[in-house]
Amino acid sequence: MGRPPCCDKVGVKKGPWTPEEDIILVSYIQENGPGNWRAVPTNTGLLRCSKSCRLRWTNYLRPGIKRGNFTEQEEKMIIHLQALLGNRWAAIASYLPQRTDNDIKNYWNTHLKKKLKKMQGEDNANADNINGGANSSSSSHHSISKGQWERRLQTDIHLAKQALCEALSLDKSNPVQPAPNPPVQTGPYASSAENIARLLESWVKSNGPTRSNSETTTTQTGLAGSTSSPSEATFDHSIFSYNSEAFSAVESKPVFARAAAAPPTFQTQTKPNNDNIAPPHETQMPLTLLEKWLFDDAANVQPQDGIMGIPVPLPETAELF
DNA sequence: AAGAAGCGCAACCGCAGCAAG
DNA sequence: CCTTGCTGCGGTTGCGCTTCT
Repeated sequence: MGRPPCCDKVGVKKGPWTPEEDIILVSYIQENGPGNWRAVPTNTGLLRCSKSCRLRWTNYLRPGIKRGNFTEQEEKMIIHLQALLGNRWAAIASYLPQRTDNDIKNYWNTHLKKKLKKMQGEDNANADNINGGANSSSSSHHSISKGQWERRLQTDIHLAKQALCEALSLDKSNPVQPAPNPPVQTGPYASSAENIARLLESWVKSNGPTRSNSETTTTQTGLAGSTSSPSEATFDHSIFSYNSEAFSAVESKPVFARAAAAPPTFQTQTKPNNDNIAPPHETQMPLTLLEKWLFDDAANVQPQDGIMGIPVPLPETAELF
């Protein structure tokens, strides 16, 4: 007999979160910080189980989340990290700032899997071309010699390092979103404010005179919309202008407004020990072994090497095995 | 224009790891 | 050292939206 579920199923709401619930949760976490999820439903009055609250926070409401529009860079990193780490999405997410494990997992399952399958199909046609896909390194190594597989793996590793390196150097050299489709934001909190602004915007719309959708669909579409939109360009305005209406409706306190005006508070409130979704550059987490050698090796990488055109494995990768 | 099929994403479920008692 | 409970993770599902016929 397994353990009972984390919450009794009676009286627990399921399904999409409403903006009202989101606001309550955000307000609560603003005051108390993330963690102690067990207490969240009781303290907030939310009819959700603790798991659901945590999931909603980490995958949607948490500061610093970027949604949709994966850049080519991120795509490559995911592919290579997946080749290295397997389906350890949380680990992969820790190398992709602003992305959640769920997002990466979804993107992998919906886009990259197919892409790699296609690439693998082309690969098979072209004999044993090396191209660093997860499938190519995991499923095909039965049919190739150990030496070939080793070289392939090393190439994968090198590619992953390079991708990471490039992504990180981009981050450092250009902290204000160098991505091709840069969302309008200025830092980790900004995207959270953006999320919340969107949330409030859609919520106000859905509750206002021009209401056009049901609550649940508003939550899904209004919040999930991640492509650049006019509301993003003016989100600074939105987040503040919608505050008063939002608060009056849910009896929220100024703490939420304070959050919007004081970006760093979220960072400092974050529990340092168990929020491993936060990217390495945001928290002062110790470097993992992998991270360490990724960074160590980064110094030796020739910048002009193309991502997809690495012919020779680096000698130092051999030390890893 | 309407229906069907496919796609993408948010959320749920169950298991595993870990820490506290 | 064992038990219990909480949190985190990965797999999976359900539903809304978009595209195709």
